[in-house]
Amino acid sequence: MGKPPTTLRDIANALGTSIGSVHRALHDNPGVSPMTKTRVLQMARTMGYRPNLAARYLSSKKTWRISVNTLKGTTSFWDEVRAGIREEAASILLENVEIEFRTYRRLGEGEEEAFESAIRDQVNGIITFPSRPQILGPWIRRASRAQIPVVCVATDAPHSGRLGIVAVDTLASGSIAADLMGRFLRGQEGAVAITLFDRAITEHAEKFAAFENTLQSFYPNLQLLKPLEDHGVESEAYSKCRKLFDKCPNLSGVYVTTEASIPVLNAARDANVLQRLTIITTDLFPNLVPHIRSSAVAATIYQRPRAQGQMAFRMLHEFLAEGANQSHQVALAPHLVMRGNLDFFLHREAQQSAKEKIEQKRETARHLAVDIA
Amino acid sequence: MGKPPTTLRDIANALGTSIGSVHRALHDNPGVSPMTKTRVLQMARTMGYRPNLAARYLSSKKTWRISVNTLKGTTSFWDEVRAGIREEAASILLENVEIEFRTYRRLGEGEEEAFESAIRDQVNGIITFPSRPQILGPWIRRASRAQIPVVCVATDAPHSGRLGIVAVDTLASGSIAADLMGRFLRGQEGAVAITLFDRAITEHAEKFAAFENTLQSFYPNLQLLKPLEDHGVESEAYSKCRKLFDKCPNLSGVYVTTEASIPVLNAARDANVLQRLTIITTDLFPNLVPHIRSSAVAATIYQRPRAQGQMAFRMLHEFLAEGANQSHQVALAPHLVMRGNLDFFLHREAQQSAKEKIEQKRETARHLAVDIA
DNA sequence: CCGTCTTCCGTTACCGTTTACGGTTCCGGC
DNA sequence: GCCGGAACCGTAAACGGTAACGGAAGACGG
Repeated sequence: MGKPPTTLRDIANALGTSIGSVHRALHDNPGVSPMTKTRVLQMARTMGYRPNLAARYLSSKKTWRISVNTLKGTTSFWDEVRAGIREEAASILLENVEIEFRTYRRLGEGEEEAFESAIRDQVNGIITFPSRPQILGPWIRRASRAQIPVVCVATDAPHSGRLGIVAVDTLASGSIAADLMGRFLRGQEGAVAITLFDRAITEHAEKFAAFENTLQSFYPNLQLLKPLEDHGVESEAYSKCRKLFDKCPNLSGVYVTTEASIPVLNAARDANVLQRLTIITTDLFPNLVPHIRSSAVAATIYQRPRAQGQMAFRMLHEFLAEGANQSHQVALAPHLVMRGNLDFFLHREAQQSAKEKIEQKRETARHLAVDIA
Repeated sequence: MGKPPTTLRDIANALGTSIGSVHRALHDNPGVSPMTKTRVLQMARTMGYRPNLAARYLSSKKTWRISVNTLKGTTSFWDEVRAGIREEAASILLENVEIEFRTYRRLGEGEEEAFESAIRDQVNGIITFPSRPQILGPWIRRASRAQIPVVCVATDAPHSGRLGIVAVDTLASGSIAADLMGRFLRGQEGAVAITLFDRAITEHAEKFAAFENTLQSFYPNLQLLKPLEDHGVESEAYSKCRKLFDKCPNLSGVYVTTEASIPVLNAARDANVLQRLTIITTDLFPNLVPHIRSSAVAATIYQRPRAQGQMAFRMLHEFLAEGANQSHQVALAPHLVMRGNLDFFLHREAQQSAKEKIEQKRETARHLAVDIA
């Protein structure tokens, strides 16, 4: 069918030179004259040379090390992200990737150290969660200058030179939430509140904008209040919500875009408005489950951490293997979890973590865990 | 860190025999005594031998051929499935898989011929859509006996000896539809209808059961009518719905589990009940888009054909490469598309098909298309 | 007793790339 | 004119597995 692929020898023969020179030229190693180098590059292009990765790996036995810098598993989100990365790494046929997990306990505690240690250890790639882009941005740039590609998960770090970004699409999240809210509150007048981490974070601003747009254009009878910012602090989320619930009697819906949905629910309970409110939350974690089951939470927008981890790994790996040219911006569609399909998600998660356990036994110890103090 | 992996030579040395014998034993090729064979197998197990796939591929240059037997792209569903398969095949590092697309124009026209030709051509694996399990079941069994693994997409063929199945989870689909329906119709009394292909198909029966269960347990004020079966015939869908809409004045919702949502919408329009009804459909195709935008369709359950194709290919490939042991039942979570996030999905699809075009140019012609007359 | 056949086994060439090493030139410096 | 060294280039040995070849040992018939 297709003609056999071009090899180094083919190029060498066509040029009347040797495999060694061709190899040196293609990898711009020293020891080849500019003249032959251009000839080789030219010929490689015209003959459509593509390296045989099997042979390359067999010969060099070089493995890529990639560092995964994430929050220690306080919430299940990052555990799932890491599981996705592990899973995807295990499915690589050439077993030429080792993963170094660098975890830190809290935001701002060790993120920079993790980055520094990864760069110092000369890893070949980094997957990270740039919680505060302004802090991590310079580190990402530093890595990029050291030829270390960086993939961001969940949050983008714009203008940092990062290789790519994997996240749930903000537009899809925000507008599906608004659409659901509008439908759930069909015909009702009333006010709707939204909580977010910080408007300064791009993702959150975008989610808010999408929510606002969809709500305004499709459900003009609902009035969107000014967003509440919790800055990741639970007590802040609680107190601000509590105040809002007490003083806003016509409030009928809340969209919680952050992980801090429990304090919001507590505030609603304490303010005695839990029945009245239609609450849409974000993510899925054990503490949230009873609230979904009791239908205090009408729906939650699941950000698919596992899929995010998988995609991030794939992106990085494809870049390392092929050089480039993939679309370096993956926007996942969020999943919608409600009372009805909750069991499906819980069951699947349980199943997957069970599978993980089995795999690990069989696994050659390809993983390294570093806990940044 | 980890000790270097065991090679054939290691086993041979440990046993005082030769690489050749070890190789013959591990592949139960002729020319090795039962005695040494068991010794090799034993030793390979204790030493934890795992073949180096790079070396194997480099040496043998053997490629796997897999046949994809699907409906010709009358609807965009199967086009997307095939695109997912192509995409996933392209991301394999070892380029050792060729895909043969065997398409047939209509259900029942050429499905068996496609199977027969695939088996005759000795492909190494088959991905198929067993529309009518009772017809294709025997063919799948025949393939399995010929050591050809078969992966089913979208519909299962139980007790057929198929290797695995990839589909959207029926429980998740049915119950999210019911949950949405209940919430959308909050507080209203009324009847809800459901249309399906045929109750004899497992998936459809399950979807119906899930829908029924969720509706009954959470929204007892809604009364579920007997399901309408359309058997994939558009006119049947139209006439049955039309009759229902005319004679059932308290009908307030319809869940269309098949692709035949257009005739249902037409019937609703002609019966002048479009405004009154809350309609939830299945899948996403161009003709449905305006109805979502006009909010005649409240939501649609998107079955993620592309992801199904990807997973099916991965399952088959992993089996061929590793031997076995993956979970051979993939149940995907469906996506929910509403007016708000519709653009996200349309945009993504456009983007992906554009990417496909670019890829194809670069691609070595690894694909073969066979059109079954 | 020799030739032939069968069964088992060891050896070797090869896949395409990397890497180390040895061998040419060619130039400047003494 | 010779030597040291740089700059360039060819060669060959790996990497681990596959597949083909040839040899040794035994069985058997003529």
